[in-house]
Amino acid sequence: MTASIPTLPSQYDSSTTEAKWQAHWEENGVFIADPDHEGEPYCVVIPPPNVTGSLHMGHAFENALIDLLVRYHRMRGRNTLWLPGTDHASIAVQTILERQLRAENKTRDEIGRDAFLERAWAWKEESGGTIVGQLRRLGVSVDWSRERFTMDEGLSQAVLTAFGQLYDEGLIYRGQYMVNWCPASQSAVSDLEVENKEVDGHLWHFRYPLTEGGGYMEVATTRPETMLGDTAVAVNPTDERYTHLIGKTVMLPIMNREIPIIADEYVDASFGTGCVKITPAHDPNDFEMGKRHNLPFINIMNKDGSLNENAGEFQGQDRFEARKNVVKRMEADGFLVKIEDYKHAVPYSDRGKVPVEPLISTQWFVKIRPMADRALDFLDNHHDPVFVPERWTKVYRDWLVNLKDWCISRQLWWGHQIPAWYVVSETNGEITDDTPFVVAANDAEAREKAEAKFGADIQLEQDPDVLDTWFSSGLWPFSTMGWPDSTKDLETYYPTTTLVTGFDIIFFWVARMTMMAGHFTGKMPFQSVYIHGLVRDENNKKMSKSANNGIDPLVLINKYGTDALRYTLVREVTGAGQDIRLEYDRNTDESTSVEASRNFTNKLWNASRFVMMNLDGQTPEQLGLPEAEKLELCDRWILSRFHQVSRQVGQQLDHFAMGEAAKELYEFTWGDFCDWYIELVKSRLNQEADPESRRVVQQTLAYVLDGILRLLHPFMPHITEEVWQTLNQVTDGRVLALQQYPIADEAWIDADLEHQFELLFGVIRTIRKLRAEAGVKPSVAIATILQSEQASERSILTKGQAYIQDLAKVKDLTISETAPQQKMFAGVCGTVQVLVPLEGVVDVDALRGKLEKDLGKIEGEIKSLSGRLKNPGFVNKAPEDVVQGARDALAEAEKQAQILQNRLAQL
RNA sequence: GGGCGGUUAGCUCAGUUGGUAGAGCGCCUGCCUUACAAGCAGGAUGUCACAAGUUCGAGUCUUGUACCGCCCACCA
Repeated sequence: MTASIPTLPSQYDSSTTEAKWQAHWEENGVFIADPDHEGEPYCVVIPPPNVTGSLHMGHAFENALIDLLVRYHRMRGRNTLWLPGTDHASIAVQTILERQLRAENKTRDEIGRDAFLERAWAWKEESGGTIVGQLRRLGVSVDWSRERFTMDEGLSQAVLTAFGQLYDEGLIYRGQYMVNWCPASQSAVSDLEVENKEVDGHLWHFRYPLTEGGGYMEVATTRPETMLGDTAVAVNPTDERYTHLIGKTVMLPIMNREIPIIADEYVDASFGTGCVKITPAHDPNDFEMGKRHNLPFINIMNKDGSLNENAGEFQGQDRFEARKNVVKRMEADGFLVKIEDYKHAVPYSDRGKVPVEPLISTQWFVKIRPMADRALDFLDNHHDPVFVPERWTKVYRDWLVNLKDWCISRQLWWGHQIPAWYVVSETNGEITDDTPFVVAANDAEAREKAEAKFGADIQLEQDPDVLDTWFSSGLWPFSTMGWPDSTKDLETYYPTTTLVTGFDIIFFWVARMTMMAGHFTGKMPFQSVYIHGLVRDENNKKMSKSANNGIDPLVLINKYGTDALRYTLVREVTGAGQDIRLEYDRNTDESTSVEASRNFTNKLWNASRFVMMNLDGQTPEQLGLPEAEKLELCDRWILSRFHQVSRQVGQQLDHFAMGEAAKELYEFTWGDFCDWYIELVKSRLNQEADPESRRVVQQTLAYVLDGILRLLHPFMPHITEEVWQTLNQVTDGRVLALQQYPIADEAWIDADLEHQFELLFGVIRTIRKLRAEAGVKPSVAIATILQSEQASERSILTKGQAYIQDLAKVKDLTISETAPQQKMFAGVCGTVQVLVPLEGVVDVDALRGKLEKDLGKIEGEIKSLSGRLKNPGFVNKAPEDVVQGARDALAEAEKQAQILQNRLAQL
């Protein structure tokens, strides 16, 4: 067979190459998991992106990290599954849809639930499609055959089962409590969806007149409008200023309601006047106090944040409008004492971006303590799951410890409708707080259950509300694998191996998954949780929609390629869990850091081209491994380096040190392989070169390049696949993605040899430096004398003399024990004196300056080292090898100084 | 009010168990040396935020301070 030489185009085209392999992997089902596959299972479920539009840089970062881990373990032979999917994101999507409706001058009530949901599903199809397309462009090695959506049939079934079971166990209850009400989305939200913002507000001081005997109680508030719903004034029971008033009453201004003065430990006598107005229906503390003291709960607010009929003349006004008007009226009536500027925290709705209103309403809750305690038990007694970096364990734990019941009902339409049916015929066709209900998986079952209790002649209505999104995402690691059915996937891949996610989502999602999984599966859903930081913009600002400072991953992918972007993001994560900053120029859409990675892909590309041009059409397999005894020094050196790097990269990836591994591979590929090895062997690749030596080089080049491609594949999957396919001239459908990851062969690692090469490289650099300083043209070969008193060094130099001649462009190389006494350019590398005789061109003054500068440096070093060695504390207490190291360094420095002094003396 | 990160070259960041500071980008000089100018060779650059302590020795450990950032928190 005539060998056709495989070639690569001179320019790497990321876009066609990436698309080609993405399609190839998918069409050939390369990443489809098989529970019967050999190997220990390795499983990751994707943190499902919200179907709220498109992916952002954070997704690119997260999925680059996951794909790196997944591809690495797959190549290590694990039975791998990465399960993809998306999340319905109830509030977020509903907010988008309602904004669209508003633009059309419509409301959701006008179009009705069915039409609204139709639009929602259409949106989901579009956005979900976009996201899935973007994930494909990131080149993620997911199993698309197992793609899930939190509202698909299977997952909905899981939600029903989970809800039903929790209800039956008494862990879900319905009741009237104070919740965080978001007037913008007109829904309850959980504590987590509330964000406290520090605002410059005011503290209004009011006077409430005592009903008897004249005089006033002075109270202060940050929300004056709530006074309309006051039903008491409270003082601390030990506050002597007021003890005589406890049990008396004040007349609430405006409303002219007589309300009691009560005593409660909660009140801090040292704050303000020590009197607190109590609005049980509109403040969480007052709510508790109201229950303790049996106070009336007067709700003054509508669901949209306007005041209701209990607010008298202020009815119909928006809460902030009413605030102004109440103050005005209080002032007019002479009850306003003063207004202070006051900085305080105001709870804002995460989604609605407006202040939440504490409101009493009937909602569904999960009784959280049993589930949280179970998760805590796993953590405390089994160290499960393991957080990386470890410090997040405490964050996770503290939150579980302080967790309160979880409000899971949302007054929205997009989401899992609560599987509770009210027997409305019992309460005049309406759903009230007292309407009896049944929890069931569907209409039929509900009817059956209800009829058993209330007879056949009943009317049922399903709860209109939906569940908090996180209720279904909490089931994600097992619902996606078929739970509640027992499936082969569950049996094989559950619990999953690692969860990779951001710290911002530990409470929302990670903790919910551990609680749900602990409860329903009796296991923690993953062994480890790798927490990454945020991707920040070029100004170190958090990227957000509102700040409009997002950097679109696709822009950078189009410009530099997916591999380059991914590599940039990964190599930045050295400090695990730290936020990373992405360089970006908004005018040109350029990123210097991604460009650096793109340059690296290009370097790899061209090095591969060079190697392939010199293999005479043979593949690594055809060439085989070189025979050990035929290897030359530099061949052994690169093989030693290769195995050393393979070992380190493997260890780093096993410990989530992805950034360090990326850097290690960068240095090895660019530095050791391209800058040194390829340059060292170029002369042996000539057609005139010794055929046997040439073949050994071909074998070594092919072997190491093949290994580099494997090592780099999880980091840069597309370019490595492309090159590997070409290098190996694949025709049988093999893919690099399924090849074995290099495992270090310790026998090849030769620290002594690597050390020898450091000396050779040092000498080469010194000669190059002298040439540059002397202004010798790169094309001109020069004579060079290397002098060392140490036989061992001379031996190394002799063995490497061809390398020195090649890479330093030296024509006459002399290696000697003594140095000739004449004017020459001189430099020192270790204890090797490097001499370049260039009598004609030597600029004596420049040379003297240079030598004096070098000498100055060395003398500083000698001073520091000898000072240390004269210190008895150091010599007596420091470990022997450290002391010896200092002695060696001093000897070398003294030797260098002596050489330089000699040279100076000769000028 | 509690807790957690960070502060190292002009910029972005590394720095393993304490042994005397590094990489990329940028900058300066010289090179189109037939893999690569998205490249090659060479060069310059640091009171490691500040202070005290432990130690023979601190970027690294301890304590405190300052500044930046994040998380949690029911004082009206």
